[in-house]
Amino acid sequence: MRVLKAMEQTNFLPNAMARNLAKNKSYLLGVMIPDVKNTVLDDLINGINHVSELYGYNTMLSLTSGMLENELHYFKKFREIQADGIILASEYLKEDLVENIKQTNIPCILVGRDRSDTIPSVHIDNITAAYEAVTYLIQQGHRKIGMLRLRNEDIASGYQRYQGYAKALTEAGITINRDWVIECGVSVEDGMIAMRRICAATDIPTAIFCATDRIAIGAMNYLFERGLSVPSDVSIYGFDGIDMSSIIRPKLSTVKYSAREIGMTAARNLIKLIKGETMTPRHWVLPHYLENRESVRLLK
Amino acid sequence: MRVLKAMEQTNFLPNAMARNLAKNKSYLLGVMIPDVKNTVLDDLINGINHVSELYGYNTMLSLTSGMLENELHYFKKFREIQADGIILASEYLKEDLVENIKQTNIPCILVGRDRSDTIPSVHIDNITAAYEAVTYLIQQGHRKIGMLRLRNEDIASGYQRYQGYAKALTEAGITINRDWVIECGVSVEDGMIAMRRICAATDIPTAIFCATDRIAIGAMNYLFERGLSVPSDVSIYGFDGIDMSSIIRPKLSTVKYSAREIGMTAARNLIKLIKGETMTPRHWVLPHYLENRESVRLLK
DNA sequence: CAAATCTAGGAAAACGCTTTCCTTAATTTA
DNA sequence: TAAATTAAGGAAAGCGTTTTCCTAGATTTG
Repeated sequence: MRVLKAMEQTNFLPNAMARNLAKNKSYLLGVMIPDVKNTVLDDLINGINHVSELYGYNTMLSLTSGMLENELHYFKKFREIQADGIILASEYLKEDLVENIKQTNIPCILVGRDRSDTIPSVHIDNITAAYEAVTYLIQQGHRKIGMLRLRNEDIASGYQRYQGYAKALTEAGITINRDWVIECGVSVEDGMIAMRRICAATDIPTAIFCATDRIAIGAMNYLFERGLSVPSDVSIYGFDGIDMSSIIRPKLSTVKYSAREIGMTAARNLIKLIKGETMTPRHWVLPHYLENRESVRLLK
Repeated sequence: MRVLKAMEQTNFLPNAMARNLAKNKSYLLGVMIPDVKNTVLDDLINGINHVSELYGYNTMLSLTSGMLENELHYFKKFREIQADGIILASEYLKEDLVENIKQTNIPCILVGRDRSDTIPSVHIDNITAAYEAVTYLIQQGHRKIGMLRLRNEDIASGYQRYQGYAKALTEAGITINRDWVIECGVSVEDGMIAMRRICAATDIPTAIFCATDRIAIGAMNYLFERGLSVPSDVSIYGFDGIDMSSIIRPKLSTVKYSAREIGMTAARNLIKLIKGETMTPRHWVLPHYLENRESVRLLK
């Protein structure tokens, strides 16, 4: 008792390593994301950090570049360092990792996608969101609608956004023109390249739905360089609602949602899981909405 | 010996906490940055992570919002968790923290700024860079040159960039017009607001040097909304060379440097320090260069 | 072949805490 | 006041490693 007092008065700092070893608890949350740079993930991190800090947890960030080998590597590292739980933003989610997770049964939450099985998750409804965006395009009178989709079908959100696109077209009785759906990387430059491919065709679409805002910005950029105008010549629809989307001209119409909220929800529930509480629902799907701005034209 | 073999064959994972306690070494690098979102810091993180991974270190990222109390808080946390070293990107660097660092003599590297005393650092020469940019503006025929500078003089890089601006003007025999140097936050919106203040004057400058690209983008955005054209009506010069600077139209002229390189250099040298090797030089100043693009007009 | 050298493996101590157990002192109860 | 209950502080064990030290056996040397 008075020993404790004395400790406080001296500037005594407990050794967290020793404490964690004794308590068999690390107060560490592992966070795996593909990259800090390219997407909406900075908001995600912000959200995660915010609530983990609130609950006295530390976070350890690992950048996987989306590669399975890195994911496996860091998963092992997190276990070595006795992380209490893991938040996993994995676009490509290979069975190897899933197996690892199931076997070790370390608390783990999937973020940005859903496997609708044993691994809990928090994400948005990409299919519906994309469906709504493309339906909006159709309502504005567009029928020649292309898509700049993500390259790999393994990328869950990318594929789901394509599914939503396809569903909207199909429902409207429009057949998909294969020349207008282009696979594309995640950078702005990739968007430019993909847009060029679309423009190479004789018949070009009046509207393009893009899998991400960065791609959309790249596409707009290419159109500008080519002397085509958005939205007069081509309408563009983005996805993610990054802050640049409202800065560029014309302002980009896009699907918005809060990555920060996703991060906060994930961290909150991961900590629940760690404490042995139950997480309900096991799969959170957070809201999205259409932010319709200037990059889409009404076709009479 | 054969016990070790057996351990390897079973999928045995050593407990890093126990190892670290025994070895009195954590293989953890603490990283403090103001924010992931707002600047060039994502590249920094990338660089740091890259080399720390190379050397078998883990990094722990803390977001300080640039606030002293948070910096102090995380500094303490890093010590508790026995971090082997700390990389500190602190814009406002208060004496409190400096004292802490000196007293604990935990290996620590300052990033993005310089205190030219006991704490080693890696950064760029902000004064010279700003001087060169503004001199370029002058060479292009501008004499009415404003600046959107950062709000707080405590922000080292911000203040240094202002110093460079002032030096260039003074050398050219131009007196600084107080109405044209506006203090400004770090977001794109802040840039818009600051630009509006400049435009409120009767006489507006022909060129604006901005402390960061984000501010510059905000300024351009405001000018666009106001129906003024860049660079015909106002020339804009940015700082940082973020990727968006080459995407927006007109392409932004800006001071470029590699934040990733800064991060890598910092991590490399921190690890040296940890190993007890000497760091030479104690203060690295990394290169910058002018990326002159479209946002500056030649005044006849 | 005996003595000296080397080697491998086991035992024990240490890292700095938490937790459990025990002793002694303080407080309460009849 | 003696017995019973409570409180508080000290001692010891344990967490899973590394490191140091020691012993018994194998190998080399004269």
